[in-house]
Amino acid sequence: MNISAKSKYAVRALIELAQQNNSHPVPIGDIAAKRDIPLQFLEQLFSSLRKAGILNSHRGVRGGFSFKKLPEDVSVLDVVEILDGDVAPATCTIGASCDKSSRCAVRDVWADAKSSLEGVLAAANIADLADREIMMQEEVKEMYYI
Amino acid sequence: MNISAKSKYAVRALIELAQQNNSHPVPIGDIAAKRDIPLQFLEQLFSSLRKAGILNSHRGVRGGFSFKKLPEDVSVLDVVEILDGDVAPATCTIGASCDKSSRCAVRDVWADAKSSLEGVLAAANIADLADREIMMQEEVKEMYYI
DNA sequence: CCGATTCTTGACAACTCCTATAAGCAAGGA
DNA sequence: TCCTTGCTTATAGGAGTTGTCAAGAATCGG
Repeated sequence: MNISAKSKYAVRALIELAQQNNSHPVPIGDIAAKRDIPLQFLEQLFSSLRKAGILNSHRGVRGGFSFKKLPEDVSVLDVVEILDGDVAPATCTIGASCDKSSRCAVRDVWADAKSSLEGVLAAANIADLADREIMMQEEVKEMYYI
Repeated sequence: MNISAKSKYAVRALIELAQQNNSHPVPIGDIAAKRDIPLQFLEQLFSSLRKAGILNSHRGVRGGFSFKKLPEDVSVLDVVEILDGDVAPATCTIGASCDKSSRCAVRDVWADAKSSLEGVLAAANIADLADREIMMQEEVKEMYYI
């Protein structure tokens, strides 16, 4: 399974939401505009994230989305798995020979690759990324001042 | 970029070729039949592997393919990169905000994921996999004898 | 209650990529 | 010359991704 644009959009949107965390909901339109993400596409993604228990939503005037889980408890892996499914590079259902001949040595390689990928993605959480993004932007500002 | 069926077919085919290494070329039809891979599809894959310098080919009667590089010098990463391209989960050309706003914190995550994946795939070579497959099959045979 | 705002949902269309097939050509050996 | 085998290109079907459209439901302020 691939890491698609869905996950990339969603992570960026969640970072934006984490940075705007003013204790009141943020309309999805604001996030879409600020991060240049197709609005109605992002609606689908946030809907999935809400069903998965990561976000809260409130309808009506001054409604919007807010975090249900703490941003530091939401990893990139969570987002990817919700939107793109399992990150396994190979669901080992390739051919008949993989089914009948007991064991396939290559399967272990794909399994290792999966574990390794999961480890990296699980280590990155939204709160950290939001902080790091701000730090990066401040570095750039300083460069201009000097 | 995803790890597609192409790479999986190719790795299995290379393992088969390594196991049949009788110093003379092996016809691609034999490999396709033994590993249950569509013949004309495998032809395309082996053609790419030949151009990449991994295989040698000989046409005509008693022709076929043989390794140009040693099987132990061919990693799974080599095969995947030849057939599927870069294993990067994200070519960071997503949206305008990634281009204009200097640096994107998420990009580091995708970069880490890529390195990690490359490490795992580079550690696995065809010769090892061929040996391990044979060992696995012998284990199964022993189980039946007991 | 009314209307504006915002999320909710389902359908669907355009597009790209993957997988596989077809057909004909090239080369080498008997 | 003929058969075997690899080589190349074109193409088609299918699946998945990406994005859009449209109607609807909930909530809030007035």
